[in-house]
Amino acid sequence: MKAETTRIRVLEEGLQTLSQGGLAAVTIGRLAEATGLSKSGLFAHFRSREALELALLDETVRLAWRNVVEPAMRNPEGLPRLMALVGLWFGWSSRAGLRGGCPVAAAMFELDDTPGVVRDRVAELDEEWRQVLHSHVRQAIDLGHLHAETDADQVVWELRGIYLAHHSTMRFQRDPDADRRAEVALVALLRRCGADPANL
Amino acid sequence: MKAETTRIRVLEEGLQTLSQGGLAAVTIGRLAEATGLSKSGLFAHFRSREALELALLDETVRLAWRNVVEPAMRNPEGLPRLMALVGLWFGWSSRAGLRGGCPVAAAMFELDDTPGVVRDRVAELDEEWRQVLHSHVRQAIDLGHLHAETDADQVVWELRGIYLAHHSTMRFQRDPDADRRAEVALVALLRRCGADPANL
DNA sequence: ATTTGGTACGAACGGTCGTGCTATTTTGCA
DNA sequence: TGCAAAATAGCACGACCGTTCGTACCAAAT
Repeated sequence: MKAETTRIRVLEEGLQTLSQGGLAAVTIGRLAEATGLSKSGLFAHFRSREALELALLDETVRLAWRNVVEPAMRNPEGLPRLMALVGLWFGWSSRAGLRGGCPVAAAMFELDDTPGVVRDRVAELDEEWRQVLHSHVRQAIDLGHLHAETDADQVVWELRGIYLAHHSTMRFQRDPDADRRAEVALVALLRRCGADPANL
Repeated sequence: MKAETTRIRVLEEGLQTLSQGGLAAVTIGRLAEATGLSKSGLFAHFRSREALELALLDETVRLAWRNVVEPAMRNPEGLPRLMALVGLWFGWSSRAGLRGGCPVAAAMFELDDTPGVVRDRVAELDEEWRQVLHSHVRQAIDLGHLHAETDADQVVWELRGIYLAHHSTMRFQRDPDADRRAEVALVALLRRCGADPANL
C-alpha cells in the first residue's frame, strides 16, 4: 500500500508542526503544501481535522515511548530506573528529533478550557503517563530505595512541576541552564524521600 | 472621552477570552460581537491585532499587580511576605475574576516557537516576574529567614515549577487537590532552604 | 477482461480572519 | 445651540480555514 508511506510522511511532518506551533498550527492546507500533496488528497487520509489531530497524538505517544520509556527499561529496577526515566523524559522532544517542544505539554495548556474529544485524549495520555511515573516511584519505595512513608502521588506531582519548569526554561527562555536546575531540583526531591545520596 | 470607557470594556471582555482560549482565541470579530461593536469600530481602537494583544498583556499585568503583588505587600518583609506573595500567586487568575487560567502562562506555551513582538513582551513580563520573586527570596535570606547559602535563582526556578504544576492540575485536570500538593511542595522547598518550620 | 477500491487531484463551497476605505452617528466644547 | 472632532458603522478586499464533490489513475480481485 502506497497509502501507509504517505500517511507516515504526513504524520512526521505534522509532528514537527505540532511540536513547534501547537495543535492550532497544524492546518490541512499547510500540511498538504509541506508534504507536496493537495489539500483534498491529504484530507482523504484522515477524513476530518479532528481525526488528524488524534492521529498526531498517537504518533507522539509512539515516539515518546521509543525515546523515553524503552531505553529507561534497560536500567535496573527501582531508583536507577526511575532516574533514567526522568532523565530521558526531561527534554525528550529535542532528542527525539522534534524541532519544537513536547506536544502533549503544549496541548495541555492550549486546550485547558476547550472541551472535546481531542482534549479528552490528551487528558488520557497525561493520566497514563502519570501512572507510568507512579509505578516506578512505587517500585523504588518497595525496593527500599525511597523510604516507606513517601507519598508517591506527591512525588509524581512535583516531578511534573520540574518537567514543566524545564520545558518553559528551555523552550521559551532558551536557557540551557534548565538542565542543571532540573537536576538540582530532582536530587533535592529524591533526597527528601530518603534516596541514598551516593546514588544521585 | 467615550473611547476610554469602550476600550476598557473591550479589554475586560478580551481578557476573559485570552484567559480561556489563549491569544489565538482573541479575534477581532468575536471580540466585537461580544462587546456589541462592529469589527471596524473595535479595530479603530487598536489599529492592529498585534497592538490589541499587547494591550491585553498590559491589562493582565495591571490585574495581576492589583491582585497579587499589592496585597502581598501588606505582610511583613522576608519570609512572611514571600509566602503571602506565592500564596496569592498560585491560582490568582480565578480570584481575579478570570474564567480561564493565567494568560501569561498560557502565552508562554503558545508562543514558545513563534518569534515576534508579542513573544518578546511575554518574555519581558516573565523576566520581570522572576525578578520580583527573586528580590523577595533575597530579602528573606538577608533577614536570616532562609539560610545564607540559599540559591535564590534556584528557588525562583522551582517556585515556577510548582506554579506550572498547580496551573495544569487545576485547569486541565480540574483537580482541586492542586492547592494541597502545591502547599506540600512549597513547604518542602522552604524547609530545605532553612525556613523555621514554625512559620510554615 | 472487467470490476472494484484505494489514492490523489482541482475546483468550489461557506465561513472567518485581519485590515483598509468611506460614511454616519455621537460627543464635547465654543 | 451649532459645529468640529471623535467614535463607530458599513462595506469590500484578499487570504486562509475545513470540507465536499466529481474525476482520474492504477493496482488488485473477480
